[in-house]
Order: sequence, then structure tokens, then C-alpha cells
Amino acid sequence: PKSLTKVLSRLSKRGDPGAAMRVFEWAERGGEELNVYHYSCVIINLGRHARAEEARTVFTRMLARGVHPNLVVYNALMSAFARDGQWARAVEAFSDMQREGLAPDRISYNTLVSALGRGGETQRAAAACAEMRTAGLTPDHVTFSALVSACEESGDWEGASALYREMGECQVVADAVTFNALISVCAKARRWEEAWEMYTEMEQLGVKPTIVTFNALLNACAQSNEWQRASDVFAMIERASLQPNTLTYNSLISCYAKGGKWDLAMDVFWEMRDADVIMDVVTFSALIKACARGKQWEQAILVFGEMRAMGVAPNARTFTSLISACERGGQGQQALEVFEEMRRMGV
RNA sequence: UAACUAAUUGCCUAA
Repeated sequence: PKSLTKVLSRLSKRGDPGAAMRVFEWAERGGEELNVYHYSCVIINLGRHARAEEARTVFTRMLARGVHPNLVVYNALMSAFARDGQWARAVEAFSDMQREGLAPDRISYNTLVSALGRGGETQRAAAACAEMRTAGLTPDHVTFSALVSACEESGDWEGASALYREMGECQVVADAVTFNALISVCAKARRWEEAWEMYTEMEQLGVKPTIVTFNALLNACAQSNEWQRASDVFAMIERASLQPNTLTYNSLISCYAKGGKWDLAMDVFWEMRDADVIMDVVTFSALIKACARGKQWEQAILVFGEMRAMGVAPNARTFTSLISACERGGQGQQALEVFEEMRRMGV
């Protein structure tokens, strides 16, 4: 039974929801004694992929089999709803859990706060945090990070920095994820100065930045049109002994796309190729956008061709940028052809 | 910067 759990959890960590599911169903059919650990693995796995309905189905099947759900199962179910954007159903699961006589723990509250935050319900998220205190649990760095992230959608950087101050008052120590979230809020609010301030604060406190930190800073450059600073931020990555990833390069390309620097964006593309970093649909869409803004429709078409050659499937956003590139270049006929190709591809 | 622990919570990109 323990080894079956290990297999299930390993399969889900490798990001293969189908495989874990098949193993689970095979074990179920084989008359294997399935316990709460097995069910939780599957629910967690489905939840990670925002497949809330299936998670819910497994949950009911578990009840039908007479296996009693514990806190972990309820927390996982809430998380599944949260990822699927169904905060109301996460709240419902939270009440169900209480009705079953289970006392929500810190993770339950954190999951609830996160579910509400993702749903843009910042007021309710704050209320959940207050309720957590009433229940005798103290919010931790995870709670605060979730609350900070809840400020991102609205770009409420002032609310986020108020939370940061509150953390200090509560003696909760901010970690890298907290700072990354803070930087992201500033990025969203197009506040480069504040984003940079958060980074320096982080450095002063001796909190080690991660690649996400630099990705968020690069995004802050892009949003605030500070493309001149992008190469400096990028250079900091190597000094921190970190590896740039696809998101890093994509954000860097976005900096140059916003600034209309299509040639610099293309340089990033070559660098990405040399570094053997995987290029995805975002990479190419951002490049095409850079070409569009730089009035380089022919280059945009070339990039699109490269994308197809590499087997990366374009989506609606890719085509939007490509069509815009053609239109800006006064290539109405070309734009129409691109449009028709999009239709043919069923996008 | 050790290792160990059957499962659950917070961070980044192209409109």
C-alpha cells in the first residue's frame, strides 16, 4: 500500500495525470485495498491540472467505498476547485469538512485564502485570514504570500506593501516566494521603482533570489517599458548562479517587444537557441509581436515559418500578432492569407 | 547549502 502511494505520487509529480489515473484504476479493479492516501494522491494529481470535476468524482467514489476523507483530502479538493477557478465550491468543501467534524488546519485556511485570492475575492480572502486567527491559528508566510498574490489582479501594489509591513508586525518572515509575489504585484501595477525596491529589500535581508525573482523583475521591466534595464537584470541571473529558463527569455523578449526593439528581441531568440532552452508558443508570439511593433512584417512571417518548422503550434494570440504585423506593414493581402491559414488550422 | 519523512497550501511570460 505504501509503495502504491509512492508510485502514484511520483507519477503525478512527473506531470502525467493519465498514467497515475490508469495505475489507480488498475489497482481499484484488481481489488487492491485502497486507503485514504491513494485517494488523496489521485485527487491532488487531478487538482494540479485543474480537473476539479474528476477530482470531485474520485472523492464521491471514495465516500461510496466507505473510506473516510481526512483533512488532506479536503484540502486537496479545495485546492482542485481553487485551481479550476471555482472559489465558491472551495468554500463549500471547507464547510463540508467542518460539518464532518474535522478542524481546518493552517493549510486548510491557506488553501481557502488562495482560492478566494485567485477568484479576485480579496475582501473574502482577508476575511478568511481573520477567521483563521479566530480559530487560533496564526497566518504564516504562505498565508501572506497568497494575500499578496490576491493583489496582483487589480495591481494593488499599495495593498501588497501594506501586507508586507503587516508581516513585519506579526513577526512573519518573508521568504523568496513572498518577495517574488510582491515584485509581481509591482510589475502588474507598472511600478518598476517599487519592484526594484522590493528586490533590494530582499537582498538586504539575505533572502536568496530564485529564477522566478528575475523573471518577475524582467516582467516589471516589460510592463513599465524599461527595456534599457532588461539586459542588466538578465546579467544578474548568471551572477546569482541561476539558469535562465523559457519564461526568462520570453519575458526578456517582451521587454524588447514593448520597446519596439525587434532586433534586440531577435538577438534573444538566437541566444535562446544557443542555450538550448525550449521555445514555446509564447516565445514565438512575443517575437512576432516585437516584429509587428518594429514594423517588420517580413521578419514576422519568417519567425512564423520558423515556429512551424520547429513544430510549435500557433494559437489565436500568435495569429493576432502576425495579422497586426502584416497590417502595419500595409500588407492587406498577406494579412488575409494569414487569416485564412488560421481558419484552416481551426484556430 | 548534509541526509531522512507515503499525501495537501503561496510566486513569473505573449492580448
